Amino acid sequence: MNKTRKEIPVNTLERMVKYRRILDNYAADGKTIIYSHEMAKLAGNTPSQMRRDLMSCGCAGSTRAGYNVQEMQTNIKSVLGYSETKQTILVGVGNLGKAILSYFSFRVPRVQVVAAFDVMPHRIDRVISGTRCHDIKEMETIIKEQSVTLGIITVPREEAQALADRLVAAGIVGILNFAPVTLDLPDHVYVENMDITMKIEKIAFYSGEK
Amino acid sequence: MNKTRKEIPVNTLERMVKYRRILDNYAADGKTIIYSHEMAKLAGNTPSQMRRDLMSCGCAGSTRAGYNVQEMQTNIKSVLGYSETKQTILVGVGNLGKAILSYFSFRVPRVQVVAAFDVMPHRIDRVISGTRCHDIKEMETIIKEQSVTLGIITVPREEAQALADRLVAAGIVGILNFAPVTLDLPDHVYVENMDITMKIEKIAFYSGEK
DNA sequence: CGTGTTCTGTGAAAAGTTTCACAAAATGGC
DNA sequence: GCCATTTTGTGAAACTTTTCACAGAACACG
Ligand SMILES: NC(=O)c1ccc[n+]([C@@H]2O[C@H](COP(=O)([O-])OP(=O)(O)OC[C@H]3O[C@@H](n4cnc5c(N)ncnc54)[C@H](O)[C@@H]3O)[C@@H](O)[C@H]2O)c1
Ligand SMILES: NC(=O)c1ccc[n+]([C@@H]2O[C@H](COP(=O)([O-])OP(=O)(O)OC[C@H]3O[C@@H](n4cnc5c(N)ncnc54)[C@H](O)[C@@H]3O)[C@@H](O)[C@H]2O)c1
Repeated sequence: MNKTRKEIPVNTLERMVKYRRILDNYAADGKTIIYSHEMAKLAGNTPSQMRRDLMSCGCAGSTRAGYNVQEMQTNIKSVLGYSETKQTILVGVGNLGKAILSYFSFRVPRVQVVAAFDVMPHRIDRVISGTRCHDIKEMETIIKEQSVTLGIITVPREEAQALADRLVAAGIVGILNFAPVTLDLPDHVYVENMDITMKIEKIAFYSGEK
Repeated sequence: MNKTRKEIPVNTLERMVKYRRILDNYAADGKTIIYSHEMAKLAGNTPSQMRRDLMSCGCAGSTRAGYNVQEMQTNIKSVLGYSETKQTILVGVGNLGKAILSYFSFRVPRVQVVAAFDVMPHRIDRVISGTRCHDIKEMETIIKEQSVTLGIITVPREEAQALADRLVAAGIVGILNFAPVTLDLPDHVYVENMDITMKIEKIAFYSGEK
């Protein structure tokens, strides 16, 4: 889209989200400047990588005086696109869906979960952490009415692909998928999978080595 | 540790977990061979990458006849270390903790969640999806008695670092952390973070571009 | 039995990411 | 005002991962 976007390495972008969080906490303590090595400590990486990443988002520090916290916050939020909030829905208000609703309601400023959906009558019309769960039949209507562009999938594995197709047909262009399947979707849809199994098996593999 | 391990690229290892899942489903349909392009379709990547990955785990296909499913399953499980199960605990039986307990109880064969812990009296001594929640005071004892090596952290952000220190002191060497903080721990402990915020912001960033 | 087709295996190139190492800038102490 | 010290910014090297492209193996079919 804009020029800056294209140039930011994917890995840097991922870390940027972490940096935002770190700076928000850091600023809350009244601190106004920070050195690359201090920030690296907080982020669990190296000063060198910090400086590179900061360059990518247009943050300039000054020698000896480090980086200005507020300027960094502004730059990072601008790079991440904080001027625009994205309307989001969550489908599948089971164990995981409920947990995520409770989390998002107060944690992710840039992404707004406007509605949730389920098939089970006993879930429908309940409000979980501020988000109403609707009948899945109303999904397409609400997506259109509220200009929803992102979807979070927390339905059982077997239902995920069919649901994803429906989301895409309704205009969704970004999906966070918690079901353990590879979704097969058109190229214009951006998908990320949250694979808890993968992470825990990775830990099982690498832990106890060093 | 052993020779094979060192040589497997990290990204390949991550995908291996996915391949195991795919093959389990594929084999359940009675299929016994698969081509790299078929498997790539199921995994959402390229035939070329599939073949590379398969090489890393010692799977040899044969020209024209593709790969033997059973052999691949055996090899992948052996690479991932399925001969040995790891004892695991989960700390913080809140919304997310409960969701994860219900998931792990039947999904991840190689990792066994043997106990959960919480501070709140009303959580303690309840059994969630087959796993008992104990008083956090008993944690160190149970870790030792059951030879627990991995820990899953689902406590509030503020509690995470102190808890992680306690886990490490008790002998835990691998941690899956859901709290949105960078844990500062000794080098011998392998940590992975599950960052939902990061994923959703990444989607917000990249979606609607292509 | 030979020919065309469809696969795998893999060197080598390309692309992406991290780390190194050091010049240049800024600061504080003297 | 000058020197020692600390910190940034960045080319270039090192490393990692993905993709390309094609030789060679295996099979089907005539
Ligand atoms: N629980 C976890 O920690 C965890 C972790 C990783 C992945 N997952 C995956 O997340 C998904 C949900 O897990 P869960 O534990 O919350 O399961 P769950 O059974 O508690 O919840 C699933 C919910 O989806 C609803 N649902 C089913 N079909 C639907 C449809 N077509 N449209 C709308 N809603 C529908 C159900 O009514 C239910 O409320 C599963 O795919 C699971 O594999 C869960
Ligand atoms: N809910 C989500 O989808 C989600 C997503 C990403 C990250 N997280 C993170 O996961 C963590 C848990 O989230 P949640 O929504 O389940 O919160 P929650 O408040 O529902 O659960 C936290 C649980 O931890 C327990 N606890 C607190 N201090 C403890 C201690 N010292 N020892 C043992 N137990 C303790 C509490 O009693 C409670 O049961 C938080 O750090 C949150 O930021 C949650």
